[in-house]
Amino acid sequence: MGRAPCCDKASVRKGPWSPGEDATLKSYIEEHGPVGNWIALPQKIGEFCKSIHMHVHVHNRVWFVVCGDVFQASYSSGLKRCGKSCRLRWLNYLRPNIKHGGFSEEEDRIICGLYISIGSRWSIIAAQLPGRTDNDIKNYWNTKLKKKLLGKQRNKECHVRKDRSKRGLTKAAASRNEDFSVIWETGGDWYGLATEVNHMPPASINQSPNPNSHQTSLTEYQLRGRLASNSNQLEQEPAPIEADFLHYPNHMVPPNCYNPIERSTVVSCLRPLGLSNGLMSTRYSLSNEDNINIPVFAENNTLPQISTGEVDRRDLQSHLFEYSRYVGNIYSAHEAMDRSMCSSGALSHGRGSGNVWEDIISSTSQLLDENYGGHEAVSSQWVGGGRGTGGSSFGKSGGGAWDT
DNA sequence: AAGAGTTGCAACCGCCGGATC
DNA sequence: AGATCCGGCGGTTGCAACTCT
Repeated sequence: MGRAPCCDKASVRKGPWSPGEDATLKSYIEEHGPVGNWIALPQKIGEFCKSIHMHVHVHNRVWFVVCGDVFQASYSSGLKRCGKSCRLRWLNYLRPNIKHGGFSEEEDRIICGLYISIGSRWSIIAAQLPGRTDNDIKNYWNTKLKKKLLGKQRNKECHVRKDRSKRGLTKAAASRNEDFSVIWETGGDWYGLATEVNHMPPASINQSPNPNSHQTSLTEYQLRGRLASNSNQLEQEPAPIEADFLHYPNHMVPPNCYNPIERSTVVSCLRPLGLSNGLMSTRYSLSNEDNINIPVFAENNTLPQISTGEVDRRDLQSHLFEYSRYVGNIYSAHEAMDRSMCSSGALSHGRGSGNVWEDIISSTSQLLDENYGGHEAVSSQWVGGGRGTGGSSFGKSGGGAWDT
């Protein structure tokens, strides 16, 4: 049995939105606040339009005034649009503070970094870029950024193809994605690739972010952590990720951790909040294909906490990111994270319109302070520090509190 | 100048999963 | 428990604008 359509396709308008439709939708939402039910919205808008008193009669037609502009009142029986279409129009175009086009290099870097980490999870990527919509980022990636990356990668193709033929691999067998088969095979060089896109020497990535811009420092930190940790490997054979996790004795190790998605989806062992000695060493992958392990903290929905032992900041970051991804699968993007973080009871942060990462990081820093002391070293590195080539760890920087 | 090809982006489509009935 | 509703998401399409020949 097929799904009932969300609206009567025959009676709804399709195609580009007119200024009048935009004004109608915008004024309704501005007047009535967040939309509870998008499907019912067009009809409600009809009622709203009927109630507008600013009607003007010109040339035997009824017009109405919204925000100082005059539009033909052709929506007296409701906006003749599908509710989903209204939602999309609002989210992607009409809602306040939307930015279109003109992506900065910083944004490029963030998109590349996150794409590398999580793939085409556009809504999550968009959540890290205030004012950007998932649709915009998706379009930008598909039309520009991907080509930019591929262009940078072209020089490497010959080398990789030669190598591939040496090893007797067919293209189909070697590729998980036709476009990116070459990049896949460059292994850990994705990070270098993202760096190259911006003509940015690896050294500069380690500079301290602007302390006056929390948002910037945050996103810079996110990427710096990733980029910097790999940028020094550009000339090296990518190291197996197992090397990062040797100190966790009971984990499961995915069979192949060489490609970037696997690298980023394998996370460190963590224990549920509140268990002082409940070290449950485990590792898991959150990619759909792998499903190697279910995170131990998923059931009780608590914020994961650093386990004992040495925990590299990159591991923590990676973990938090994957957690967000995991929770995003259960609920939806950052609302879900919000819900799960708050439900732990250990975090009392107010959210407002804040950035998810901002919350996670500040909350985590706070948590670390409260539970482990050594907060100065930890939080200062966490918020602002670039990850040095030596792989400084919480364990080392945080003092004895981090040791088992 | 005009037709063909390319690009950019808004909008649509169908699927998924949680919520509700 | 199962059907249905609905929001959200990622992939794809259509088309206007632009560039090339």
